[in-house]
Amino acid sequence: MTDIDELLSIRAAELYYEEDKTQDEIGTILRLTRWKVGRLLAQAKANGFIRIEIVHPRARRLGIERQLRSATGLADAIVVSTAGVVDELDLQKRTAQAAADYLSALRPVPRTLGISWGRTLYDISVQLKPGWASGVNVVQINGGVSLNARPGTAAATAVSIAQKGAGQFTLLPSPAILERVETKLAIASDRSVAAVLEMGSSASAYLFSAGQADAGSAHVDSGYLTPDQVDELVRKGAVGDVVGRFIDSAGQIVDPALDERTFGIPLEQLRRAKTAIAVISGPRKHAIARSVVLSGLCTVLITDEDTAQALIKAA
Amino acid sequence: MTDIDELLSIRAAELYYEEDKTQDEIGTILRLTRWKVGRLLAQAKANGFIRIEIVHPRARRLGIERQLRSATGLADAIVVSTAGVVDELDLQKRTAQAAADYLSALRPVPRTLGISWGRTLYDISVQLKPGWASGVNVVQINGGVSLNARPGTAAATAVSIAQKGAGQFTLLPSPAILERVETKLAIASDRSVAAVLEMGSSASAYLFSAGQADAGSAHVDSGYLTPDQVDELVRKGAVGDVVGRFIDSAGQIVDPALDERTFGIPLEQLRRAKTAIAVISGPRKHAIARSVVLSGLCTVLITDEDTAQALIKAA
DNA sequence: GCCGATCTTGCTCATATGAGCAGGAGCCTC
DNA sequence: GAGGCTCCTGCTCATATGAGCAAGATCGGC
Repeated sequence: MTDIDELLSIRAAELYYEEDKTQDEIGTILRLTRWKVGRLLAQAKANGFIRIEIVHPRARRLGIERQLRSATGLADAIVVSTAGVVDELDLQKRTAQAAADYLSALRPVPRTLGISWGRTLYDISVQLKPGWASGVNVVQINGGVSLNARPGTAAATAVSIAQKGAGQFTLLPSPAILERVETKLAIASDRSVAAVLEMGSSASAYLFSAGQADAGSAHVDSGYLTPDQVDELVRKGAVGDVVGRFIDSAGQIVDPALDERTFGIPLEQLRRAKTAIAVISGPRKHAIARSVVLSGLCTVLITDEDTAQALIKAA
Repeated sequence: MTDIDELLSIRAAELYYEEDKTQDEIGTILRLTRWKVGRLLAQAKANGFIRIEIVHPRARRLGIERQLRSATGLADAIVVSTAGVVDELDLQKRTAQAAADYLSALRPVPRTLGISWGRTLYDISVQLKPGWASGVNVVQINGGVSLNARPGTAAATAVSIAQKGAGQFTLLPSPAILERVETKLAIASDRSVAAVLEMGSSASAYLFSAGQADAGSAHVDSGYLTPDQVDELVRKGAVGDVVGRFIDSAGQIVDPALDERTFGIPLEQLRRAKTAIAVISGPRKHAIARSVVLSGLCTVLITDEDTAQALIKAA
């Protein structure tokens, strides 16, 4: 395109998009035929001079979702827009909202839903609308008795999701990480506990988040790990944790000994699942999101625009 | 609008603007009539959820130009978009380009054009295309022999504008500020110099910029004033200078003694002029831009989006 | 619970826009 | 400088969209 045409296409775009003039009126103003104006506008679009953004907390990026699906082979991808996001809290809320929306619209409605716990899952439970399902069994899939902060958050999340879905909940009565393997095996061998794990392993869908491996990890807040222990995991290649289990960028368990003491369903259950919904957003979670998606831990990813872009680039 | 309608309008907007679907297709997807879809899209626009931006160095903001004209009573206003601006240099270039465009399109073509000098004017002279006018007399309206940096810039500017406009140039052979009033009067009384000032005073149009009053002022670079002297002017209320003369926020000369020693046409000439084009952009020039416009020093302002917004708010 | 007021819906019709095509201008090749 | 090629222009026609309107739904007041 010639330089003068480029300038004309900008003038035309201003009149068309800012001033709401018709192509015919623009033709009169710029002394062009209306067909020429139409072509100039088409060129302006094709050259990327026209940027259209939907600014709303519920806005999604369908184009990026499509790219993400085809780049990663995910069954589904939900990408929330970052346009107009003010802080990370806002972004978390948007993502949780999108997850709640997705869960509400999920068909078939899962009979048994396995969930992890944490900040993200709690937010989702808050955003869910009463009546989102009619009779859903919610079961925790990893140990979740918090040691320090916000006791009962894990339980409250499961309870809320179940109640709003007019269903039952089943808690996993165990800490996330035990100090000794023997303790873990002892708890796991308990009939009632084993039944919960069994139910978790046969869930028809999973909903979980993931944590990044750094000093801000929920495991540190909850008192299961010290910052030093997390640093050590990072040195071994950990990028984050999924249902309590720390993995490297290839999706492999980084510390088998620690993993043995971690209570919950094994990651293989997620990889085998027909519907495993991961909800991961925020700039600090790019690495763990990448690992989760590329190692096949989820079939559906709900995330933000920036994380999605990083993922597409990586895949 | 109800909450559910708001969400639907966002979904519709995504499909319409991102996926290029027709309203009819969207109707099928969302199980709505195409008329409902049309209304939802109209609501999304009305609520400001749809943001359309023209991303191009030559893009202008016609809506803001209109607001600026009606808020200030300017005869004309040119506002360049800041969308996609990377640094202040980029912004300066865009503004200079807009000024060159404006000058080229100015009707009637000025027979005599009075110009100031400086970074902005120089940029404009570079952006002007050969043949922008056919025979224009360019005359300097303020003293412009630079003492330190870039000697000859002021002259080069006038020469370039005149040559590209197939016309003559007339330089004002004097420093911007004289050390003694007597010297200034002596120079001014010289027949040939007086003729230049006379020509400057009767120009059919003026094109000038303005400088902010701070240590980065062109007067400091050029060696006419020390940073201390500028600080002193600021204490007296100076917000910047126009054709070398420092004014306060009301457009009044802040230091009459200094002004007596400043060489060039008086500001009253600009205020009386039928066409006085001020080119002022950048975040540091909001105050001086405000003073120039509100005190009637220009009839036309060429500026950037942010400065324009600040001006509209102030007026 | 009835009635009027107001808001929403689905339509008809007018207008705006995009696809596709024939003719023509400009340009390169020989 | 002729011929053929490509690209551009202005058109016709099909489609998409917006304005305006009448019927229906909803709501509050009594």
